[in-house]
Amino acid sequence: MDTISVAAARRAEAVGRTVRLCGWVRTRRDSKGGFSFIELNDGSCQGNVQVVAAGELPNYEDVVKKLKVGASVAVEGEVKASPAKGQATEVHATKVDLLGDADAETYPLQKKGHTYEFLRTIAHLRPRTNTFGGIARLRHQVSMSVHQFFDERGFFYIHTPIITASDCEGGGELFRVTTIDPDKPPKKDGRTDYTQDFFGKPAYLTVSGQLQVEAFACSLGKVYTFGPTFRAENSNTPRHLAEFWMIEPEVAFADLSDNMNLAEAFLKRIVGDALAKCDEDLKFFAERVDKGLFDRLNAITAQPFLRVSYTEAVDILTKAGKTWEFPVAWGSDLQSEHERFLTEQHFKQPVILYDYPRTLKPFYMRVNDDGKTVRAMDVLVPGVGEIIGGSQREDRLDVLETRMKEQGLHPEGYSWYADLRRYGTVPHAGFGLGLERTLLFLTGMANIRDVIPFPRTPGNAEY
RNA sequence: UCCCCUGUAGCUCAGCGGUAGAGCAGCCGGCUGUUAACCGGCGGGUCGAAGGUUCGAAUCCUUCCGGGGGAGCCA
Repeated sequence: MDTISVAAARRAEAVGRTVRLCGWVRTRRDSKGGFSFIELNDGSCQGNVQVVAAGELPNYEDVVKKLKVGASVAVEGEVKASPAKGQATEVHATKVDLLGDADAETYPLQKKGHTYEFLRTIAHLRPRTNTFGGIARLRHQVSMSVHQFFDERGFFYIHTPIITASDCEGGGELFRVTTIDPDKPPKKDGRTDYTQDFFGKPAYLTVSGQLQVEAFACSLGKVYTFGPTFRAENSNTPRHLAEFWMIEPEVAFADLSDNMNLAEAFLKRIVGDALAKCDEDLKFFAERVDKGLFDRLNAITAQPFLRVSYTEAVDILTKAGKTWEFPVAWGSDLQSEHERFLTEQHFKQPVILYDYPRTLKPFYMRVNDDGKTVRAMDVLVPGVGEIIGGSQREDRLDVLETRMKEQGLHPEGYSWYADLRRYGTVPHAGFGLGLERTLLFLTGMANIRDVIPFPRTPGNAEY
């Protein structure tokens, strides 16, 4: 007898097969006719399979009629076409084994809906719900799409380090990595002596693999990194995590226009794959979470992204006739309200903003000929705002070093990075995409803590 | 980190100076294939914590802790 998944058992092709199924009870309904319906889910898909358990089963009264939500069972039986509405198939059980009971008095999940806030307090059990099972499957699909997209285009997957001594952006809050005993640190001249630390100097969790992946772009041509990144910012918002996953491609011999083309194709591929392969889960999110989900996703694949320069965007915003909480002026950064207005109200579609003032962007972005702007780009999408940030990199050694000093960085700390310009420098470009922000966009979920298995945020590192 | 809102039964909430309530879940019973099944009954809470005001505090005040929304920063 084959053991098959719930997903397989729900397909019409399974009718006639005698199979074994294992999963968790979502609900049990006892019929007036002296038998029971068990909704079984094993996480393989959004839907449940309906198991019909006859009153004649030897353990019907003792076990079947006492099955609780959350109990794990193994079922053997024949898959048949369902005579009733609601499902294509059902399994007529010849055997129902209870694997693990779930005490109904204490099991926190009910048949009814729960708030996301409550489910966050039981993060180890929430993947058993429709919503979080669907998010996990979508997260998997997006990850696979990332690798397939780049592999098909000849990119190499580079494993950049998690522990690093360089601080990519020159600012930002970092998590320190140390083996020094915090209660009795070694001292030198009154300060902690990091020469005695594990790495012989201060080390941190990475905030980005960009600098290291650039080294591989400048040798293998087309590369990407995809891994966890860490920010110790004390930001409590529905869009920030202390630990999140980021995808960062980097391409040699590419300029900002190539970079925009890549970013657009990449987003279209991810959304297109999700639409094609996660239809059942997306329908669930469209029904329960975000009514406008399919319109929003289809808008990604349907048309080219608009490309608007920062200067044009500032012009649009100043002429919009709106009162902004933060004033709009050339040279100041665009705020959330401005980005959301552009993509959600003015253009009503994804838009790529580019050529930002040099004072607003990090040292590694290539300075344009006007001297005032850099070849930066941000991809804005309705519902989320900024989802991708990237740039063409500064490939001229002298300009790079000038920009480092401009931003108060010590070029000595980046000598290996400067070497990429010192020896055989090439134009190159890349971007970063936050996996969780992509999932917010794909599912319509409102809080980033609900699209990662175990969220890490200020004051919260449970599980 | 700042501003606003909020914390009452396992869950979702009502009560907002006079001594604790509903729906759902749970338990028991009923019901000729059910679809968040339905119908009847029962049990369940030191009202986030600590102080304070008051004859009396879930209710008013203070502080702290948790949660949510917005902002900053960003992905």
